[in-house]
Amino acid sequence: MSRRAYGQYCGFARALEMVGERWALLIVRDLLIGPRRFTDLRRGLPRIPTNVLAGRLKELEEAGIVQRRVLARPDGSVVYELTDYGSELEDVVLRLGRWGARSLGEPRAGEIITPDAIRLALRATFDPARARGVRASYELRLGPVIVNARVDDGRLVVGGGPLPEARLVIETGPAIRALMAGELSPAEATASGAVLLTGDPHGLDQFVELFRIGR
Amino acid sequence: MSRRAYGQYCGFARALEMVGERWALLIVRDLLIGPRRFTDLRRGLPRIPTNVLAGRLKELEEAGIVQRRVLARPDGSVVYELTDYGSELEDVVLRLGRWGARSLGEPRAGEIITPDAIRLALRATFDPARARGVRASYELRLGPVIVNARVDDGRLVVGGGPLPEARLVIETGPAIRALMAGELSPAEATASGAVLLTGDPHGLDQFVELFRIGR
DNA sequence: CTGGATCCCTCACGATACTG
DNA sequence: CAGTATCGTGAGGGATCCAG
Repeated sequence: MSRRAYGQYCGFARALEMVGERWALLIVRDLLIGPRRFTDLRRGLPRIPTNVLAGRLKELEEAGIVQRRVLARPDGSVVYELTDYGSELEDVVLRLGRWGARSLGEPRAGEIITPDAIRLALRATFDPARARGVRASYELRLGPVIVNARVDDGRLVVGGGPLPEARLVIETGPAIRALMAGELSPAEATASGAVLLTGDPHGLDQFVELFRIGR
Repeated sequence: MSRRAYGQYCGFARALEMVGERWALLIVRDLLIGPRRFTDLRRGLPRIPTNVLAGRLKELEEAGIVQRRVLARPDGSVVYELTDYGSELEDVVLRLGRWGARSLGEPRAGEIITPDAIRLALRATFDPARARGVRASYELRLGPVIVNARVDDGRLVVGGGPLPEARLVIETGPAIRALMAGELSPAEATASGAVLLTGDPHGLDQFVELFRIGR
């Protein structure tokens, strides 16, 4: 019996054997945003050793969770993307992310924020029910990381980079967590300078309605 | 920065830091069934080293997922149980279990089946919508493991051990997976002797309607 | 008997250098 | 860009031991 095997005939144990190894689900997290090249994944997971990344990708591929695809010429580069089976982890990842966000607290020394993590967090915290009949668009800037979100009647599309036509630009830092957790009111956040808004000054109230942690 | 930290300010990464270590979620799986003593957990996870079990329990306790409780005299023994926060992992565990069950295949050499794993699997595969208006009770025997399930109008209660008043006793082995996955029909299963029924011979059809893997 | 602690050994992971 | 090669370290595997 292999070292990593748990020795139980159990669907849950089998799941952990497939995606329970260190870094595996973080790779899946980034691939949930879209296909990524090896180097993209490295950028999104700066602390992963490259041999571990290579190993995980191979294992995930063997398990039918990830597929390797060589792009058409002339670039001919390689991308990794989730299979249908792998994509079915989305709900688990979003739920675990919501659950873990409640223990986030303040950032620890050296912790970084990546675009893919933010994009996933927006999807995880989005409340479709509260977005009924709502149209909104945001550009979110967390230090050097810029992502955008468009909300249209219960649907959410999250993208990377700026969104020139966004109705509201939210420029902030880790205070975003307290804001989304309801520990910090939009009014306090803007008054203290923890959040800088460009656009509709009341747009932030709607934002925290649509995207919330653990309430 | 600690070795296990992923270095990302991300709810999902934080979740993995709390429950992503080897064995951690399997401990949670068993505790989802109910409070367990150290020795109960060992029995349910026969391959876990005791130092790892002790370490995980301590970490889970520090993370606010598990609490240690000393029972009243005279036994004065210790039980571990999930906190409310830990219990909120139930949905994630059930979903991951359903997802992994689709890759179960046939049992590998040496793989065991534990009562807690079966009880969780029944909860994971139960379809409340199909159980509307249904009353049923089962005793399920998988080798030496005996569990029971009572279904009452969309609700499910799973217990350990025999259920004398069960309407149907299902005695089988790993064929249960193919049965619940729809790869083996109840008729075939009984005809081949892969499943032995005591009670209503058509009860198995209802069972596979109520508990199903990946369809 | 329960609830661990201690030991040793091995291998997976971490860090980094290097290559087609 | 997309990995492979190398090497050190520490967590996990496994057995044993011990206190209450």
